[in-house]
Amino acid sequence: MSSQTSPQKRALTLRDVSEASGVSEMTVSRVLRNRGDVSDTTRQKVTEAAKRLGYVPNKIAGALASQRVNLVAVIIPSMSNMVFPEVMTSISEVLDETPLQPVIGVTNYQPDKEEAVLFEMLSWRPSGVIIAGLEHTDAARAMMRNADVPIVEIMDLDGDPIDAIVGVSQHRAGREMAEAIIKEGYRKIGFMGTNMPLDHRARKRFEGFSEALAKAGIEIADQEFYSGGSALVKGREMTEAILKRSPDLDFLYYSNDMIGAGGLLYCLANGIDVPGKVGLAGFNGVELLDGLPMQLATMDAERHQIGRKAAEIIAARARGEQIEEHIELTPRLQFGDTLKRKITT
Amino acid sequence: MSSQTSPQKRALTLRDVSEASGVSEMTVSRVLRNRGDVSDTTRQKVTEAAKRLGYVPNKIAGALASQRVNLVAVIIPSMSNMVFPEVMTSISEVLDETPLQPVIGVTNYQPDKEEAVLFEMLSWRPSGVIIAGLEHTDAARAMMRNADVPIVEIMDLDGDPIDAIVGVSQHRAGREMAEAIIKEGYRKIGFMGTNMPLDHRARKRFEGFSEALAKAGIEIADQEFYSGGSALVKGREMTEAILKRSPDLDFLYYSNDMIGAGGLLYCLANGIDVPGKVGLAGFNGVELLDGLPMQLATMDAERHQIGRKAAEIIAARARGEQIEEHIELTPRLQFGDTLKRKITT
DNA sequence: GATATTTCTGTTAGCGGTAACATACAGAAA
DNA sequence: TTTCTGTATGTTACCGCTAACAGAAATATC
Repeated sequence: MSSQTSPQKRALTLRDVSEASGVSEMTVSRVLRNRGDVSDTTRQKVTEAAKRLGYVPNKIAGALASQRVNLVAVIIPSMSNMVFPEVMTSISEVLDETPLQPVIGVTNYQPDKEEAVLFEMLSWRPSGVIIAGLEHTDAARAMMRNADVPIVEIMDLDGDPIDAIVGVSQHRAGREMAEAIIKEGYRKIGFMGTNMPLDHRARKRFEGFSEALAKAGIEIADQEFYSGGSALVKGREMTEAILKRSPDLDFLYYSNDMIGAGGLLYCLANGIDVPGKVGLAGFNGVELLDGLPMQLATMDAERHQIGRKAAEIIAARARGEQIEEHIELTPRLQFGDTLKRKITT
Repeated sequence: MSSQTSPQKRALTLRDVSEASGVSEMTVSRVLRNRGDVSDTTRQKVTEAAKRLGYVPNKIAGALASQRVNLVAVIIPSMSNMVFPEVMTSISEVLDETPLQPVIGVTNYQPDKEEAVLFEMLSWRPSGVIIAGLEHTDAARAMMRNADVPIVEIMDLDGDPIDAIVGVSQHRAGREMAEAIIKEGYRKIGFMGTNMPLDHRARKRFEGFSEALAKAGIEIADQEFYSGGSALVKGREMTEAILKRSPDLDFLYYSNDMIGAGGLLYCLANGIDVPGKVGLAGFNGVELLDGLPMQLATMDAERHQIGRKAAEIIAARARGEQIEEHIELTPRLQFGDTLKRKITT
């Protein structure tokens, strides 16, 4: 039995439940939302009727009337890069403890798509917006400023936030990696990364990286860029290409772990001594690395923390509380097995 | 300048745009939705005013009035398993060409969470529901039947659909893999998979697999199950364990590619002859495999097709059209380098 | 027993849009 | 000129729910 009924055409409304249980619509509404005082007997009658009819409240009407929407817009560049599903997972974990619910929008790294997605999202009047990055079109920025909801920009830290911000300094991450590499004695350094001018975080890491090298009087000796395709394959191919072209390289820095893993597998398969002849490092600290034959050096981008904190900021504001809203997280360098010149036992 | 204005408290409404442009709210509404005849002059006045004020329409009100919501609920078990983000990507690609927009809900493989997410989603009165799997609680099933929107169950095919369905027979996938393995002459077969009784698709593959073996008079010689953690690591660990325990195994079947990849890397690192001494196979056809030193045998689960077709069914129904709504896709067996007893040149 | 207080339930008026219909006015056809 | 047609705009009545207030019934207080 449960909520099965004869095929209806018109969707059920409060009125139907109201009639079925013999009380006013308002009382039904109160029972269903657990709001206000309702006697136990009425409460039971109503609950029973709602269940029997299979009533599903209409949040559209509810939201319009109450001017409250329990949705949080989360705007990310991509789903294929595991980093973002992971951030999403953390956001969901936090919001699961609240009445709020995340809604995902994907921009494919395109500023105008981002603007469109944002417009669409804001037109649902969400309780908050979590958006990746600090670079947006003027119009997008204006929309967010006018929207009068909490905006949390995540992942990045190098720039002016509109409102709240949680992230790591990509610039600094690049710099620190460069410093560690130099310190280990590597000097002929190659770089591999994506060909996406719109991946601002990768770009900033690269800038930080090359600036730190420059400060030590070192220049990037060779580089390769890719776009599209399987990152693991691309990492393999680029590594082969760059090592053929510049056999004297002693370090390879990859802008993400996936191509780094491809490079690592290439080196291992071809008997290249890692990290003796060539050192390797990636970025992101993806779980996948744990399963490789050798632990790739990387830098944890703290994406779980980022997701958590961002969601907590939105949740706090929704409750009318105020918490720290400008959070700098520190990426941790993990040396793994591929970033140490002299092998220490 | 663009849409910048002095800090407002009350959000803008049609009335504001109407007053700013000197026409009725209705006309503004028509301009903004591109509906009905409006003269070019008014159209321009309105567009200009809306932009200048930074007006963002309220879809909540719009949806309530028009009884139309351009959202499609997509309910998946997890975001960590790359399969689902990939399905999502395909769904988005198709819906991008329509006025529809996907909204994601994640169930963590929990039936009651699924029920809750579904209830929440349906209360927004979406234009359609795409949901993974055929196993749902009675209440969830009843809700979907009563909802009067297109429901597309995806991924799986073995069971009774509520409405439309797009997927592959997991049972058959398992069976065909078993048959291929037997045909290649392998006889002592080990199985590794997740420990999740609620991952019905993995379970069905396993059932199909062992039934086909049984038909050939073969029994699974040994098995290992895992839960949680990095799949790549688990694949490595389980492979080590199973081979230590049962050194005479000549084939390892993994319920997903990620643990399969871990197993492959283990074998390669330990000088185990693949596929001579031991053959390997996984399931899903994830892109990652292309980057490994050796191509793991697998079966493409057609998740891009699944996403596309499901989205197309919803889109067609939204337009009032009717297309094929019971779609069986055929997983293709890819032998790769790890499923052939006698190496052929 | 009269009045104050609490507990419960109902009534009214929107929330911000849109469907459907009504109206005004121009030019075309008769 | 009259009537018809089409284009361009406005008016009205909701969509389904909830905030805010009002009222009735039950209980407490003196």
